Amino acid sequence: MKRKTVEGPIRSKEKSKQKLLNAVGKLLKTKGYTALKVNDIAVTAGLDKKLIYNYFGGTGQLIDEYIRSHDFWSNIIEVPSEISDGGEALTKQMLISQFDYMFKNKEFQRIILWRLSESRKSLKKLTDKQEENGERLFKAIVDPHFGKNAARYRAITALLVSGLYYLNMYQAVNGSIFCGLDMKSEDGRNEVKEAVNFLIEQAYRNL
Amino acid sequence: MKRKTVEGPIRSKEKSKQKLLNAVGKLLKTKGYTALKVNDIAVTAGLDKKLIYNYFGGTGQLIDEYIRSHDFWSNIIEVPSEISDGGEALTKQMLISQFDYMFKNKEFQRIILWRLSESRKSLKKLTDKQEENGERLFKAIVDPHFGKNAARYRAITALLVSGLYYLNMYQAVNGSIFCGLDMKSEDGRNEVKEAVNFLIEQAYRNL
DNA sequence: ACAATAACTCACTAATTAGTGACAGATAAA
DNA sequence: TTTATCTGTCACTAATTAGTGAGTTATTGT
Repeated sequence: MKRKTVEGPIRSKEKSKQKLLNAVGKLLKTKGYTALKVNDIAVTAGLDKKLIYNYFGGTGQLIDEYIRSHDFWSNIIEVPSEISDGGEALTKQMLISQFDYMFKNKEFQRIILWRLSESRKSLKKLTDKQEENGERLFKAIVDPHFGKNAARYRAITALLVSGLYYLNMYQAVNGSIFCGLDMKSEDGRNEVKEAVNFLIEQAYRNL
Repeated sequence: MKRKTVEGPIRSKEKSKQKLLNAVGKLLKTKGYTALKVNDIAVTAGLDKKLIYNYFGGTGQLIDEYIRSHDFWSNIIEVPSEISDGGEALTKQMLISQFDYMFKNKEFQRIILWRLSESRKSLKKLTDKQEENGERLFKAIVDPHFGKNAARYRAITALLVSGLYYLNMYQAVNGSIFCGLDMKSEDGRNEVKEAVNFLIEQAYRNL
């Protein structure tokens, strides 16, 4: 392995801030939001906890900064240019790719769980942003297609998004079998994906 | 107000144990499972924490005892004798009544969230029991009706149960609007219920 | 090379939490 | 009434956690 030649100075405020932010991410991923304590964050970052107070003002602000600096949904949403089916294919694709993404991404699981567990401005903000993005899609593509049934379709989407979130959190702890399907297994998850496809299809056919 | 005449002795192991178990419930309901600390439980019960160690062995065992001694699902499931529609009406009714029940019952919300958050034998046991009950219904009523599509229908049910759980937890913290629907409001929740009815209906018609 | 300053560490205080030994008060049986 | 036992309290130790003042080391400009 080649050694880095340009490492810069050993001490750098910016790099240290980044190390602390990374430590938050690492702890969140491995132990969940309850493990975000000053001492542990500092140790994980390999720095003194004083820096957390100097640079961010405290654990709370560091954590908020961490949340703000990540766009947890950017990985998922991709907006195509031409839509001719009222968004049916897009919806299916988004739901299923999000289902897969979250399954592999522990950090994302933790964030979603965190948001259900703790009232916090920066998490609320996350929610608002997500809603905003969703609203844009609904308004532009789906609402026009469903007309007076738009709210009904939104409820269906809400149920599916929520259900997929829940199942991904569920499988990670206290057993992975739900309604007899193993949410850790390829088979079980495929069954869920097929169900999503079926339900969206039904909504577009028969709502 | 009339005074109780039969109060029994002031000191009673059984009553104290019950007080401690009740304190767990109260704290769980009001602050969530992270608030289940020895000191707080003791204060809430109006007793000394030593008793928790004497009577239960520790906080962990007290909490397990609390979980074991409650049947969180008994309120929901009611099995009718005659089924002629393959369980369609029953499923709808169960899903929606559970949705309403959980909305009003903070303790139940906390339990579900807890089960997603912490690995714990007694919570796992809860899960297993719930699965067992569900399995009985599936095997007896629903699987026969759907034949080779039984797994698909199970996945649909899983999605709906999960979705309803999630939405009820979601509305309690960090904002209640999901897909543009207010999950705290009568209107938003009705839309969800209608969506559930629609989706189950579609499953029974077209799966 | 040498100050001035920025980056960082350390050792401490204070608050919260779990756990326990010794004892006090209540109850029940003789 | 006395006494043995059960129920419960209190005051303590120890561990974990948040937060800070004083000092040390590295970096930068002159």
